[in-house]
Amino acid sequence: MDRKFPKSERLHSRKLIKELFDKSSSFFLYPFKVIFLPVISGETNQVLISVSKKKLKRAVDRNLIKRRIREAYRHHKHMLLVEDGGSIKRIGLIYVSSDLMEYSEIQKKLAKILRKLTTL
RNA sequence: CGUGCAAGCCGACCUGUCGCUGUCCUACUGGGAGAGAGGAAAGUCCGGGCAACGCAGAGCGCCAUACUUCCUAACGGGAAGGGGUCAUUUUGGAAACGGAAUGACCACAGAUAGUGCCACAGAAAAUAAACCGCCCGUGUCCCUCUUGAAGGUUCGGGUAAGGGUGAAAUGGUGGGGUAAGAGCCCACCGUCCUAAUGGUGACAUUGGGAGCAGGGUAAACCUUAUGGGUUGAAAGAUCAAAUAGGCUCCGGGUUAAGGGUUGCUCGCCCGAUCCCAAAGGGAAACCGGAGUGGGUAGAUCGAUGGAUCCAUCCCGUGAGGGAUGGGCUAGAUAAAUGACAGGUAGUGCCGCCAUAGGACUCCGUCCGUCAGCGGCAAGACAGAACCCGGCUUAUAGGCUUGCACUUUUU
RNA sequence: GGUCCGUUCGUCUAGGGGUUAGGACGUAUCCCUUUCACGGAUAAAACACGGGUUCGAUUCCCGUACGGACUA
Repeated sequence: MDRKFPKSERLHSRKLIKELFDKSSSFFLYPFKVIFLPVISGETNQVLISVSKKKLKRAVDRNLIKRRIREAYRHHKHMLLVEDGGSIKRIGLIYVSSDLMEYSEIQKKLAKILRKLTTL
């Protein structure tokens, strides 16, 4: 199973990020706000992870949460694989809680989110 | 051995699986090797490097600093020293006050350049000033045979000793002196001026002189001296796609585009620049192609080898400087250095076992400890963002050294 | 990353060396009313924290904590 998470699967272009925030749809699934945008052109799913400075003041905590989210996505991204010609998506995962969540919980929530995304 | 204080140092380690960011090798989109957060990376409080822009010279303004000497690339940082304040001990003295030792602290230039402010209380708060008091004189009252003493009181004056107020009241203590008092005079202390000596200097010591100038506040304005051009790496430099548009060249090209009327269509109306005398041609507009400059997305550099680290020696009281040898190991950019599992060591608590010892109601019970085993818990503060030198703040636990104290044993 | 500002009753704010720290809304009690509302009276309630300067600090200075704005 492919568990790599190279740069091409991360959303890093300033322009595409702006487009994502301007045009996307969104839903909440605590502790995440999920925004996504189906696109026609593109090679693979791209994901953006954001943890607000307003919610978590210390850089250490923000880094920790981002690492846990990244790890969870890396282990579950196969659920999003396009098999029947579904659309490629750009996804933004925005952490809105002020608490530090354990990895196991984040893992469960993220699996739910990915399942929901495949049905959309 | 324990506790406390001070200084310095460390900031648990190992393995496996799956990953992330650079580097190198091999290879062709795979594989391998090796590297990958801190003492504060933090706060952004100072200083410097670096970069762009600006810049004749001088003044004003603004900001910062403020005992001295030194260190340093520089600093508001540091070192050494000076002075002061406070506390303790001791000592001299009648006292005021002074000397010595130890410790702590000090943003420590100027209040005699000027301006402002000093609530309440108090007579008065800064050119001095008389509320009570003290003293003198004068008038008057009382008493008295009279003069007139003592006392009360009005007015005028002297007096800063005493009282009282206050954070602060115009040198202090003692003596002389006086109507009462007062540096009015004297001794000592303090202050100011001045000279000599010592010290690079802050300053110190000693001598001489002056009865004594004078409140606090500059973290109030200010004065003096010194320093500061402005903006920050998202600075700045290089390369540069697509699309649109600019310029140049080549080719085509004189066709009408457009506007009004109308719900819409047809129709109708308006409407065509310049040059050559004209037919016509040329230029411009327009269309197509090629080239080119700027420059957006993006990429690269800036950007990680440096006022560098370690060891030894030399110079210096010290901060630090020099020489020699050796080492180098994050470089990301919507931003890497992780997730999960297991183990080891140390710490704390609990239990078990064993035991030096102590207490008692001495077959026994309790306290307590070196070592061992098992279980549980915690593992701090905190994440590079161009780079350095400092400062400040946060920090579980551990180690080393020094000092002080307590207990036990000898 | 860089620059600048703020913190005062429960809330919004005034005050910039000496105040009983003022006002509005809210809260509590009393009066008015048959009752409620309105109105009236009274009361409680605050200078973010730690140092320093000063006789005296909410105010001035330094540090810390927290909050906010601008810049791209």
